[in-house]
Amino acid sequence: MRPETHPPCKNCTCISTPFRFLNQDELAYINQNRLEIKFKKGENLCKQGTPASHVIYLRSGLIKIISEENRGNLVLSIETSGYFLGLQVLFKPQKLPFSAVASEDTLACLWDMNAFAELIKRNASFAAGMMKQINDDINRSYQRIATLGLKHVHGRLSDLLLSLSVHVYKSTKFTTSLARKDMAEITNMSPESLSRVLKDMKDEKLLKVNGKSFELIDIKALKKME
Amino acid sequence: MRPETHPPCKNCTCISTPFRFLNQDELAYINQNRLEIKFKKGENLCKQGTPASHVIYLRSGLIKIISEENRGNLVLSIETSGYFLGLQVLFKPQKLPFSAVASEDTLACLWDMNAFAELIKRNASFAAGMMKQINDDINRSYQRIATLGLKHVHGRLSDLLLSLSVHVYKSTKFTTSLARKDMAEITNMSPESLSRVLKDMKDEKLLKVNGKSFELIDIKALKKME
DNA sequence: CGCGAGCTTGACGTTGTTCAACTAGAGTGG
DNA sequence: CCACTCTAGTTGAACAACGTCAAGCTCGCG
Repeated sequence: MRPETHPPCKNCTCISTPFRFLNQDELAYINQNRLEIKFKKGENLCKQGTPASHVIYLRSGLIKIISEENRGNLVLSIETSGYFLGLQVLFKPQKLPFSAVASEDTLACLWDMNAFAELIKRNASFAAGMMKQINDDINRSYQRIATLGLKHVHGRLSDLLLSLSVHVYKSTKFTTSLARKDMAEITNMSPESLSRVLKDMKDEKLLKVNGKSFELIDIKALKKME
Repeated sequence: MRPETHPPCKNCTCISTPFRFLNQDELAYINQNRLEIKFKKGENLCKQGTPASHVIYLRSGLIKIISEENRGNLVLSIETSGYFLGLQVLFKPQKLPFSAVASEDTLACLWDMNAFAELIKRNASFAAGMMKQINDDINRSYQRIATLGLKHVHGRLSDLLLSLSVHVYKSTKFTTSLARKDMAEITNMSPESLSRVLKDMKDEKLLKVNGKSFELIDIKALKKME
């Protein structure tokens, strides 16, 4: 990872986020405690077991948040531009309970976590805005628990493809940087199963696949998959 | 459910929570917007699909937060005294994405959600304290995703029993009000599997079971179950 | 004493994993 | 430019884990 030149917070596009509640002084304060870093594909943005040091805002790219356990790794969520990584551990001084890894080259702003927490304790509107962000996280994570618990491989893969289409690539036709192994980890199945399920869906003409290029055809059917 | 007589917020035991950051005026304000309700076992505290109206603090009892989907219900988490229900949807005016049901008779305080949100926007320390509560939620829900995704039935049941022992009943020996069916839903397995796994654990002398009374014997082995 | 709900047990089927073999494509070096 | 290798992806067969279905058990309660 390497530092970049960058505009200060007050001129940044992420000003559309809860940062809009900050006044000039507060913006200057948080800007002083900011780094801009480019993570290359495969690099860790943070590592499970280490203390949390920064809140990380994703300006572009794609990351996965993973839980590293004895039995193997599991992807908790995938996130793209506009995401604040690390809010989950604000005011919890313990070691990070997850790692984050760049799945594509990713451009990010890092703020010192203590400075960030300080602002939250000073500016309640900012705090409320950040709380909304966290609440997005928790609701998506509830959704994920339900998906993992209730759906079979076909449904889980449908969910992933739809989510990539809607939230990440914003088109029914997209080329992903995710490997089959990544997609298998996200959907919690073996790469072999993933391959077979993808073939099933191709045979049933629900989508077209060519390597890492996808085109979702029968969205309705995909949404109904269990 | 029926209203109870109760002490005002400023004299309440839950003053040990982020409420300690509120001044007398703020305490009076939130107390005006408070109800105390007793939910009987089986009653809904809130219902998926309806708008969220209150933040609910559990004073005693046991509840399950569930996701109701076409394929069936899945327990997202179980919670006991000290829990704030509804923080997850603060500043998100949509319909509730989950239901909550009392698994035991449960005594709770309900605050009007708008009043609660108002306080958060006024008092940043209070906001930060509530953020910490939400962060507990999200981290436990990450933990749950990992458990559901990576562990087999034996590991999932171990996790539940340990969690009941440590967080709910605070003893290695406890009698639960949960039916086998409840425990099966929480651990995402069939009641039949639950029964079999419990028998395995009994045979291996990891615990003693007698109806709804449990005694955990070999905690170390239970923690290592996969 | 008999009934019924909740729980347990056994037999069997389904789902998905594992392991191993095979294939296709992307570098690499002669 | 062609072998050579390496990795990612696919396919098939055997196997394990778990759910389903049906039957039996137990215990509290009328």
